[in-house]
Amino acid sequence: MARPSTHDRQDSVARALELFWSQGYHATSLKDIEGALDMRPGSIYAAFDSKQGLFQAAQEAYADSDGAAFRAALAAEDTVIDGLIAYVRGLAAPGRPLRGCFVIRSLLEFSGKDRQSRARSETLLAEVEQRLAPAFRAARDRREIDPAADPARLARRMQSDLIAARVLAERDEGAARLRERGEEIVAWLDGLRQGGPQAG
Amino acid sequence: MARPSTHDRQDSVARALELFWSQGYHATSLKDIEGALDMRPGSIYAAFDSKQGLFQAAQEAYADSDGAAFRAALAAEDTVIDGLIAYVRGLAAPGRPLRGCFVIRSLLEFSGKDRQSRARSETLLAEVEQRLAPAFRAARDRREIDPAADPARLARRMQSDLIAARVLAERDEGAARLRERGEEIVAWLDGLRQGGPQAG
DNA sequence: ATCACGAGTGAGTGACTGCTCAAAAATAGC
DNA sequence: GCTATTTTTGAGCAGTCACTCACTCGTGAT
Repeated sequence: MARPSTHDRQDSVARALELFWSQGYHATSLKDIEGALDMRPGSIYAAFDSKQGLFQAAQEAYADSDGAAFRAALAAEDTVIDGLIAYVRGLAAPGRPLRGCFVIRSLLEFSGKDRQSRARSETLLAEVEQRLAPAFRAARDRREIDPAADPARLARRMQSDLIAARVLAERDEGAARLRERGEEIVAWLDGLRQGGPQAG
Repeated sequence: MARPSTHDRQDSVARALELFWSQGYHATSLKDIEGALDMRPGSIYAAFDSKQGLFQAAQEAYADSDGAAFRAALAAEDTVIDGLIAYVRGLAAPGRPLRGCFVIRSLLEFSGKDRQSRARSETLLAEVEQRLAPAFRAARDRREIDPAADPARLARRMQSDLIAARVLAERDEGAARLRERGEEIVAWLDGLRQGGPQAG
């Protein structure tokens, strides 16, 4: 009945995420976006309302993809600990672009005055925060780790290490550093298994 | 022989640091800077060459101040561990503005294309990284902690926790979170003392 | 009082910002 | 082929950006 759309929304959002992730929100201009999405301003605004709207969509896509990776890793392995290890290794896998966490980057960029923009980043970070504790609780209940271990504490420790690893990944040679730190987290997770030495 | 300067450079840089720290580089306009420094563009450019130049000066000032705080904390306490504890507590002290680390914020903001701007942030982060290991080595040599402990490993663990704490401090209610995480680091440091349980 | 000279000024620069909207293009049903 | 409907286009908007420079101001020396 009408002219069909030539742009795939998912694909556009993915390209926008790529841009925002590598340059940040403020350093990315609409000219950059027009180029990356191969869309003219009118189409962009028809589809996403504003630069902020497109950014939100990108953030959403990132969170969905990361959440899916987490759940997939847990589902694919026999034990919770193996699932967590697979997830950590996946972050530093050779295939994907080696970069820090988009949510953390956004949180820091909008910290300060821009309360509204920060809100969404905070929610997403809280989601990540809240999925680790249940995983450790499950590992404990399934006797994979010391039944006396405190899941909340383990979750906080792992989150700290993950954040630090992904922050340090922003540096030069971040790829290697991310992999190093990742393997340290893996070693720590491995050490949590029943019978292994108990660490902090 | 001529008109004396009415602006104190140190004070100007301190105000600029405050601005950049709370808003980030890109989100801070020259209008903001003119207001905060109470200087007109001509004077700003005469003193700092460019917005980038002013930012560099602010970063330098931040690093100097943080380094000084670290050394002062170690010098003021009898043991290295007490010094580290004092430093950590100082980060979350009620008096200072509760915020994350300016270096990390800058590193993330300039990660991506802007190699040159990132370089300075990387150097400063490396400085922080490199002063922890010697401290732990000293603590070990002075028998404050288990002589078998690995200073490099302890340094990395503490750095991870510091980075995570200061990233999470960027959130809403970051003040409380920063203090919480700080106390966890303190507890960990305390546990390292000879006779205490060995962790992480 | 005059003068030389560095410090400070702020209107103005071109370039770029995010964004709008009237027109053009591309389809499906008839 | 025509029309109705929707998408895409891109020149152009007002506003802001980082920055410049011809100028004024305030001073110490004479």
